[in-house]
Amino acid sequence: MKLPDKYYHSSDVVALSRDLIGKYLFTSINNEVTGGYIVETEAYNGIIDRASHSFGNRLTSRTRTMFEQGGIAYVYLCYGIHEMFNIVTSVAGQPHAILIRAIEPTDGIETILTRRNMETIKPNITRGPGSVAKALGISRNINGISLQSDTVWVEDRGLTFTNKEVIAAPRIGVAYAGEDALLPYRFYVKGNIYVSKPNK
DNA sequence: ATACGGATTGACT
DNA sequence: GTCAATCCGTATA
Repeated sequence: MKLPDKYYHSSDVVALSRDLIGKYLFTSINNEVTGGYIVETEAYNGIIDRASHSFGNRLTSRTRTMFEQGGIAYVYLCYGIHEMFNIVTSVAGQPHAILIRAIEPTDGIETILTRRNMETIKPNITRGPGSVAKALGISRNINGISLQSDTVWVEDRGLTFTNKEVIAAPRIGVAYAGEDALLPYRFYVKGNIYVSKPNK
């Protein structure tokens, strides 16, 4: 059921970002399985992408994870508050990553509600990358872990969306990247309530 | 050693 | 719509 390791070894991180829409992301933390299907992603295209941490081949203690072979998690802290969950792709030495920005929750709803301090499901429970990580119990201590592990993984359950239902648009929050901020590297399911706005 | 600011969210007007 | 929260990676010295 898990996507095989080789799935993540493609050098086309943008195509993979599109393909991950509709795939199921799960975590098992303290024996509690939570997850749902991906409805929003963003591609970060390695050393030539000004929006990427790895732009200009920047290899540091933080970005080291991105330089490993695809098929592992890259988790970092943003704004001192929010954990961001990414999937590393491509081969070792080519630092590609895909940010998971939103999922539609399907499994472990009670646990997700507890982690999010909510009593009922609202759209913002897994809307936005910081919210996804919190809902799934993801933190920096799973940085670098394999997606073949039983802690975090992705499954294909046969759910698909047509190209008409999936929008390609510029990424969010990367204005510092100059003209690279205009690249259509963000993918989302049109109209899905869990997608961070705009979602039309 | 120090300064700057970010792949954001949620509370509040 | 505005804005505070909050830590660490990164650049500069």
